Amino acid sequence: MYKIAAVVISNCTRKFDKEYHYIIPCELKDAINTGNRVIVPFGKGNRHVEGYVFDIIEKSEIEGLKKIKDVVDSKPLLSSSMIRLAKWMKKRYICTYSDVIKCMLPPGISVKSSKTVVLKKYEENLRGNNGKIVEVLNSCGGKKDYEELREIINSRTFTKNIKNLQELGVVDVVEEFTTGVNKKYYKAAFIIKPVEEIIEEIEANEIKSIKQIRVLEMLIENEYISTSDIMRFLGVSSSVLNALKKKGYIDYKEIEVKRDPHENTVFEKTFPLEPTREQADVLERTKKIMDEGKFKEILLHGVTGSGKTEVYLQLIQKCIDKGKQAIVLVPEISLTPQMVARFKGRFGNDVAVLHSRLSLGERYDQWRVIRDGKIKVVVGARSAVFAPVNNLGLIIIDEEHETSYKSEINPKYHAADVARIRCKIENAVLLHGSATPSVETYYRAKTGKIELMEMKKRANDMVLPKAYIVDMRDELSSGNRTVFSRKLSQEIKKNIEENQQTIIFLNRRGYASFILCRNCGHSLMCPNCSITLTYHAYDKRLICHYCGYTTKKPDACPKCKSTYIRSFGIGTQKIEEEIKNHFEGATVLRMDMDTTMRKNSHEKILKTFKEENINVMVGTQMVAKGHDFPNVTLVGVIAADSLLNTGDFRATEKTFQLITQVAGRAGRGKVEGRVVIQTYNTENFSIVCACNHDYNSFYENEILLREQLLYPPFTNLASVILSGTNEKMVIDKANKVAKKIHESFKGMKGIYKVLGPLRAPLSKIKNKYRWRIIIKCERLTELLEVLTKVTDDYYNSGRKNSVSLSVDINPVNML
DNA sequence: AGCACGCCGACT
DNA sequence: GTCGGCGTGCTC
Repeated sequence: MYKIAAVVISNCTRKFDKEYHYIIPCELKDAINTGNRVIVPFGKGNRHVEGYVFDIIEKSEIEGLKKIKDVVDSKPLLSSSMIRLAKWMKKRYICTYSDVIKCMLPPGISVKSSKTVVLKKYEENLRGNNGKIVEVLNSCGGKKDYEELREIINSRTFTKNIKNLQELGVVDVVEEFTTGVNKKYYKAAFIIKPVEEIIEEIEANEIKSIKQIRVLEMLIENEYISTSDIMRFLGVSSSVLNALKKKGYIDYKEIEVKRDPHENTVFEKTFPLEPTREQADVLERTKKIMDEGKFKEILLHGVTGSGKTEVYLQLIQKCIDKGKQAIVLVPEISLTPQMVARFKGRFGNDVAVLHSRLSLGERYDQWRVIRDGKIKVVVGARSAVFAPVNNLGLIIIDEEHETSYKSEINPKYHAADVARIRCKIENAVLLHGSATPSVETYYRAKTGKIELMEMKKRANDMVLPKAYIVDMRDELSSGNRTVFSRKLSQEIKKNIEENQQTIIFLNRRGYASFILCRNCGHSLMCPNCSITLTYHAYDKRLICHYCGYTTKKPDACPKCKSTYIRSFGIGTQKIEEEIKNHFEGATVLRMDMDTTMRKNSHEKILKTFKEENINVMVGTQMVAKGHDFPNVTLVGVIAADSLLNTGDFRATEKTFQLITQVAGRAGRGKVEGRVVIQTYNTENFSIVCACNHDYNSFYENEILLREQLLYPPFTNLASVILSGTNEKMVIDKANKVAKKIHESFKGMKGIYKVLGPLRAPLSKIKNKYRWRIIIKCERLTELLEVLTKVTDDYYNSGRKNSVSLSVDINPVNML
């Protein structure tokens, strides 16, 4: 008897996203297993599509099953645990199987079918389209690509005509499947015109397209860049590149993909350090848990500098000794060579590092090496949680509180949630690590769902830095109108004199520099999105950080024509300038989005700062993360409260975490560190607690507020966003969806609340109006049930939707 | 989505 | 007879 395969179809909309049964033909019996990729006939036209075998069953209730056409790969691409995880994710994140599978597999492996129409015998007296098709085929040598031919004929009856001609024996259709990955080359662009000439042309305004200018600028800085990287970084399409090629500025070249991005780097071998008492305690307890071989979740709460990484390294060693593999998740931003070196130094070639700058080919290679079991440790950002290790023993999530673990695109998963389920399925241990755990995670630890382990001392016995809060209102009333308080100014001066280093941290979010007319108060907004444009001084341009719209800074206010128009708010550049003015002869480095755009520049800045003993480094968020500079003894926080009034219920938590983390950069060497925190909210408990290094008080305070206001972890939140170009229709749909949500909640037992629809905080992005409905719901199962019902209903009603619906369950960013 | 089917009016 | 427009229904 034939066996039946349950197949999930790639790239399908949620309307028919489910398992379909297919007969496994005799000749493919041995080649097809669960997790294999197959080609199946699908739909009325039996067009060939790619699918994944999710299950193999004995018989099916469904009649008229079709046969699997072919199998694509020799080995399954998905393990049975990954299939279980995929099923869970589809339910939990209300997304399609395709969305999930895309996370699990390297990009670019999907099969592409190309069909060619071949003329078998020339027939003259055919009328209409049939005749046209034969003529075209005849005129180009009896062969033509199916899609190209369709375009030439441009008729709705094209498929019918081809079928007709096939029956008459006039033409044949040959189908070929290719997967585009194995290529070890990638297409790179490079400049062929003298750079000086190009610069001249740009300055003389001879190149009109800003996109083309951006591409050229990027290529002037870097010799070769892969075309896909250019398109991704600058958000331009290939047509921009092609236009430049046509005009003779650039050309393409096939460049070989380097197999191992660290092939030429030699990593100094490191050996396990003697653990401190606290580390030893954590290690012993965790190792005992690992020996049980069952799922268990641990939170390692260790203050900054307590040596969490060393604990990770030794636990991974334990995992390897047991013959299992480990996955380490780190925030994208801390995937620095420093970090890589620590893992490579300890585990050598047993480590695979997955980071966002790998090319498609490199990604595919890494994926295969991991799947084939040649790797013991995988280090990577969020998506590494899907690394195809076969014998998982341990997942570590470093800096657990980081928001980058939450995906903002479909599936909108949180790596910690996925890791938890994956560990459950594969009987592995999950370890969260942070100096400032998220309130949700700490709550789970407090209520016994996670085992809590603490490290309260710094590994080198140094005390935590001494922190001062400076009230900026006092500064202002005493006539100090500069960016720096007297205290901070004095401390910086002292540090420069004593040849010690300083980090100045500026929270840019909420303080981005925008252009404001001092005469009429008009601020320059993006024409496509409802946000102010950010001013970039280095090229005197205004940029929208959402859609990439850029424009030259105008000389006069577009509203009142006043020329008294200038940038407002403090930027890192401004602070850099101020330091240079204030402290003569001081060396300053700046690290922010602008200066770290280029490949490796992030590392270069850090290296320069450390090795050249630069006096001051000014930076945004990215200076707060896990770097270790022994000579930094002073940290200044410019506007500690800038995050507080952003309208996000997590604002206090974010403020606390950020200040604690940035303060943790001070005093990691032999000299005690100092932290100066400038704020207008000296009483805010998140600032006070961060200043006192008092996580517990912060938590107790915050958890009470969360409970009173019904926020996570006491409830589940969902944000439902309707967006479209026609605001009336968006509002109309939003009201309908809200109504449906209310209806669906009827009969549910838990507490719930539906807010809105209201105009979303970012009410317009890329010319699409956005309206939002917020749901608070005590029980996750009920929330999911309602949202599944609502989305299914939404996609099943009506043919075309000019308004799109997006659901985010427990979003981390409420803006 | 992508295709088929059905119905209708238009053109040749 | 054939084409194109439009609506509807289904995908193992």
